[in-house]
Amino acid sequence: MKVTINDVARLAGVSMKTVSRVINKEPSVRKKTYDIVMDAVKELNYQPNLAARNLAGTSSFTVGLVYDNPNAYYVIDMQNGVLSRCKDEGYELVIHPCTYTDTNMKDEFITMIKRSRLAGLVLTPPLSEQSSITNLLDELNIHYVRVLSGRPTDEDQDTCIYVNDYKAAYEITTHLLTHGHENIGFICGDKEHKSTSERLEGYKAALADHKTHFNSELVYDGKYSFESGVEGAKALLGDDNKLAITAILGGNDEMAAGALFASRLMGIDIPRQLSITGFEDSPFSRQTWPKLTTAHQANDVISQHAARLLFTKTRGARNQDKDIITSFTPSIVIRESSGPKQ
Amino acid sequence: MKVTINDVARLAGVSMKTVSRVINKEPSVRKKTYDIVMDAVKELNYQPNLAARNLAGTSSFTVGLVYDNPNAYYVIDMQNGVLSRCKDEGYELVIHPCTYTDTNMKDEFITMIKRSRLAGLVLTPPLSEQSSITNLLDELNIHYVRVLSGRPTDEDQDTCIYVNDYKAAYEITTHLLTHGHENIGFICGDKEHKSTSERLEGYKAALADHKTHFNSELVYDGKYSFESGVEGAKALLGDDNKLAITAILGGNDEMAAGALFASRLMGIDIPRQLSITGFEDSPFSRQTWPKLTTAHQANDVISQHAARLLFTKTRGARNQDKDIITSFTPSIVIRESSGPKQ
DNA sequence: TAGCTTATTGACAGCGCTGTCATTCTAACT
DNA sequence: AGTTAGAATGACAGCGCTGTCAATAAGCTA
Repeated sequence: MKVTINDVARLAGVSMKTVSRVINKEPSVRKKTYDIVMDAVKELNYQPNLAARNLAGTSSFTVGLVYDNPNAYYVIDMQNGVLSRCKDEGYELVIHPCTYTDTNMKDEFITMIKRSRLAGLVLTPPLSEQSSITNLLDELNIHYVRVLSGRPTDEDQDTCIYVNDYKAAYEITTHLLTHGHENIGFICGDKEHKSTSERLEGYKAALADHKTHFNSELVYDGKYSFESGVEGAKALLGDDNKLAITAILGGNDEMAAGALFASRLMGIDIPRQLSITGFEDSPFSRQTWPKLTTAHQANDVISQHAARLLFTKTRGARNQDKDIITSFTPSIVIRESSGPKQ
Repeated sequence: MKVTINDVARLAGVSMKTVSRVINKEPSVRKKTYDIVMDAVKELNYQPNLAARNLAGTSSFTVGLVYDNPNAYYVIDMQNGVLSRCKDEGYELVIHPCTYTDTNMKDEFITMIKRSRLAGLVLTPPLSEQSSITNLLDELNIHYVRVLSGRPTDEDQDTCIYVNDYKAAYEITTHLLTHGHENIGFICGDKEHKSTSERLEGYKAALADHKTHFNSELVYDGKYSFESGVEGAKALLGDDNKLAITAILGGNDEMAAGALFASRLMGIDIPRQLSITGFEDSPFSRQTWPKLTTAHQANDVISQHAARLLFTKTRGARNQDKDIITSFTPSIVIRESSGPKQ
């Protein structure tokens, strides 16, 4: 039942250490030896014991995923992406949901690290935006990869995965503009989140490029929640729509769903009288009627690449993974909630 | 930086083994010794190394959470519940999302077990209902605790946590009946899920107890999805509501939200013309307008107790936890989507 | 107080693996 | 063939802890 490295070594007729070299893909193993060992590994269905590897080695086979995000869909996607990569590479994942406060964060991280030495952490927004956290991790000397909303920069190429919300918002706004909309409302998410400003900037840039005047009255400060989408639509469309809004860009699907809901209650026909778009392509966007035009954000793919980036960092020079994408731009998915201005 | 059991032993002036006894709460340690050791533990902020414990000991400090459930809210809640308990007890959690098929399941479990020996698994519905899985685990000799929809039985008290959907459905149906509703539609979830039949049984029992005729035409077979809630409402209320339905019981919040949405599209006033209720009290139920009356299911608490039950099993006789609840009944939360029959 | 039982503690091996360093083999040279 | 650099392999210690079993201390009886 329990197969150890020794069993494999015996079957392959080599030393334990050579088996170790093979499973760790270390250089200096003859092709023939490699094959013999791999055959033995397969025959015995050998799985290296993680506890032993973590204990014996200098590097660890455990990665952590840290998040402080109320969006269950997002979290699950991120988990699944990292997890799929971990499985492939023989790593184990420790998830760490938390509530960000400077004080407890440090202790929690330290406890986490002491209990199981970590290969590194994947940080997701909004935690990844906190410099106090990255400083702390630098201080504790822990590898990490950050998933961030933003435009890629030259620095940080090896520690950040960027989600180009700016560009996506630019494109979704352009989609509306080319359909003849001019007064486009924008419902913002939390001001503290980087994605909010990125999306807003993209919206503004699109307006500017299409010589459309930016009107700050058309921007509503929401909270990335369904409720705030409802409020936003009410605020923007109130007073008999005196702002003459014909389209609303929701900062995320949840708010767009709220806006859509509120609009329908007001008797507005979507998309004939009003186009509404979301952001993220979460299940929310498919649970409205009509379904939301949105920007598809492949969170599982993004987090897979985050994991890959982390692995290359921790493995040093050997086993480099060259195909890592460090910048993603959500792609527009046009559904029934948006259309030409009538 | 790195504190080991030896450092604690040295500071406390005892042997390594005595420290081990203290942190494992083994009997036969003098109170005074215990205190001295604990002081040293605290002074050094010692955290036992999980890899070493897992490697050296016969029991393991890793538990797995296995699920095949598309509901992100549910999964997150379950994770958080188990996780909070793991933290307290010094266990580590390995999450294992999967897609149930007889063939791959076995291999995946075996790989999982070989990589890191497990203290046990927490199984959630619908996987927990598959006897092929429990058989497999029995065969592999792995401890497990199942979270199940159902009424508690005498057997399985030590391996199952029951969620009494029957009773909750009974109560929610009674709520509608006492408000004067007689023709109450029911939108079922997946037929394969135990919760579906439990909820349907509860609905039927309530009707019977209130001397209301059960009409199978009022039952629609859905899929626990928003979409199927939409379809369900259309089917039940179609043809000018010839069935004279005044209330619809959704098998879960997602379907209830779909039904609510569809009803509004048909121009039906909720709750005046039609009461709609959900099940689970997921965020869905608060993202509709009006908000859904539903049955609150405390998934995080449920999964906490599942973890506790698993721990007592694996720890054998010592450290028994007597306050474990093995049966939960979701409690009705009355919101605005239901009201008296007009 | 001796003599016994039982409670408490410690010494030590070893869990399954990796890092270090020594050894052996290979191949490309004189 | 003899030499030698470098590639390929192996022997062995030890990661931090727990299980086993032996040693000691404490508590009890007569």
